[in-house]
Amino acid sequence: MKIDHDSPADYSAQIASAIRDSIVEGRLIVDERLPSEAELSEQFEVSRPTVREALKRLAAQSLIRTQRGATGGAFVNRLSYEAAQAQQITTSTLLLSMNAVSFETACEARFTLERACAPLSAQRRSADHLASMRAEIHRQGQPGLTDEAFCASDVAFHRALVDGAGNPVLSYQLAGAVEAMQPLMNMITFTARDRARIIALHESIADALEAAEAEKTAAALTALEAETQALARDVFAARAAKP
Amino acid sequence: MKIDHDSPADYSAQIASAIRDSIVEGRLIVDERLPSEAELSEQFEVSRPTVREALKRLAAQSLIRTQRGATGGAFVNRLSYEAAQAQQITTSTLLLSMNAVSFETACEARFTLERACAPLSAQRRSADHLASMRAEIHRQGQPGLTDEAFCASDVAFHRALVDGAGNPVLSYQLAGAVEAMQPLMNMITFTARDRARIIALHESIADALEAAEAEKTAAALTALEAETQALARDVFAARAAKP
DNA sequence: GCCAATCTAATGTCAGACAATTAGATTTCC
DNA sequence: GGAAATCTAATTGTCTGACATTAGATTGGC
Repeated sequence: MKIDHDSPADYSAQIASAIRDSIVEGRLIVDERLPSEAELSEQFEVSRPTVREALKRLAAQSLIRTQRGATGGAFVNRLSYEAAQAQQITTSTLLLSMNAVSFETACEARFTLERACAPLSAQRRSADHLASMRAEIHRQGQPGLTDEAFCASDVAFHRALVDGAGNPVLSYQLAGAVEAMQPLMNMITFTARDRARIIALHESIADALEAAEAEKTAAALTALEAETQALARDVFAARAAKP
Repeated sequence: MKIDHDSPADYSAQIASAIRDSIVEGRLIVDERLPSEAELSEQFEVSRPTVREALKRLAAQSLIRTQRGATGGAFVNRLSYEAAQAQQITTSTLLLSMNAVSFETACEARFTLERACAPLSAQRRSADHLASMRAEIHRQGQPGLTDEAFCASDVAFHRALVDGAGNPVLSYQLAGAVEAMQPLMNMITFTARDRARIIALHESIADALEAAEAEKTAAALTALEAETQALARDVFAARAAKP
C-alpha cells in the first residue's frame, strides 16, 4: 500500500481511501487490527498526524474503531445495523434540509416505500409490533401533546410498521426515509381535527395489519399520504399568503 | 461552543459532534465559512491538530469541504444527491458484507422496494429511461459477457427503472438497495439458460413500463425475484454439497 | 486602466515530545 | 505456591512549533 506523493489530493484522503478499499474489498476483515499509527506512517511515508487524520475519517464512517493501551490500535469495525441506520438518518435528513426538496417529493417517496412494506408486514407483524403501534396511537390522542411530540410518535408508529415486515435490511433502508421526514413534518401545525383524522387512519392501518390484509393496509397508507399532502399544501399556502 | 474536558470521549469526536449538530440544526448554513483552524482551536481550547482531526471527520461525511489559500477555510457543504448516494451505497454494501445477511433477505428487500417504484415508473418513465433499459437488455444478450459485467448491466437496468419514477429522493434511497446487491449477485454463476430467462423477464418489465401498466410491471418484478431466489438457492446448495 | 510581482492568510504537512491508558509480565508478600 | 500489587512496554491522544503550499488580495510599474 503506497500513496501518490505527486497527486494533488491530500495525503490523508488518499490513505483513507486506500484503507477503505481494503476493507470494502475484503483484504481487511472484521476485527482485524491495522498496523499501529507509527507503522502506517512508515509504510505510507508520511507523518503520524497525517495518518491520524486518515484514521479519523474512517472512524467517522464507523469503518474502524480505536482502542488505547498496550494491545490497542485501530480495528476494522463490524458495521452494525444500528450504526448504519444512524448514518442513513443523518445523511437523509441533511440531504432533504439542504436541497430544498419539496414536501411533496419527500412525502411521496416515504409513502411509496412504506406501501412496499405493507404486504410483508401484514403477513409477518408480531403482536409486539401491533402493540407498539396501538401504544403510539394512544399517545397521539393524548390532550396537550405538542406538535413535535405528535410527529415523533408518528415516526415511531411508522417504524413499527416497517419493522413488522421482519426484514432487517428493509428496516435499515427505510429508517432514513421515515426519520428524515420528521423535520419537514415539524413545520406543520396540527389542529385537533387534523390529528383526529390522522389517528383514525393510523387505526385503520393497525386494524388492517392485525387482520393480515395487505390491500387494506396499502389503501390506508395511500389515504394517509393524501391527507398529509393536503395538510401540507394548506399550511404552505396559508404561509405564502400572509408571511 | 465549548467541550467537556473531563469527558472520557476524544476531544476531536466531541468537537466534530458539536459542529455536526450546528449544521444539522441549521445554526450553520450551506456555504457558510467556519472559523479558521487556529480560531477553532482557541474557541475549544485544544491544539490545532485536534481541531483538524475533528474537521477531517466531518469532511469524511461530506458535511464540510476545505479550501486552501488566503480566503480558504472550511465551508459547510451542500450535500448533493450524488455524494449522498455514494455514501449510501458504501454503507449498504458494507452492512451486507459484514453481517452475514442472507441472499434471501437482501434480495427480498431489494425487490420489495423496487416493486414500490413500479406504479410511479409506469406513469412517469421517459423515453430516455426506456432506452437505457433496452440498451442494457441488449448488452446482457451479448455473447462472451462476463458474469460480473452481466451483473453490472443488471444493476444499471434496475437503476433506470427506479429513476423512471421521477422522484430523486426515491432514487437516492434505492441506490443503496440496488447497488449493494451486486457483490452478492457476483457470487452466482449464470448459465446461458439463466441469462436468457432473466433477459426475458427484463423485457417483460420494459414492455410493461412502456405500456404504462403498473400491475404487470410489479408482477414481472415478482417473477424476476422468484427466478433470482431460485437461482441463488441452487448455486448455494450445489456449493454446500461439494465444497 | 491593466498586468505582473508581491503579500498574506489559510490549510497541509512534518518532527519530536509528553500524557494517558491498558494488557501482560514481573515481583513481592503471605 | 498462589495471589495481589507493581512495573513495563506498547499504543493512542494531545500538544508545541515550525515550514510548505496555495490562492486570493494588494500593490506597484507602465
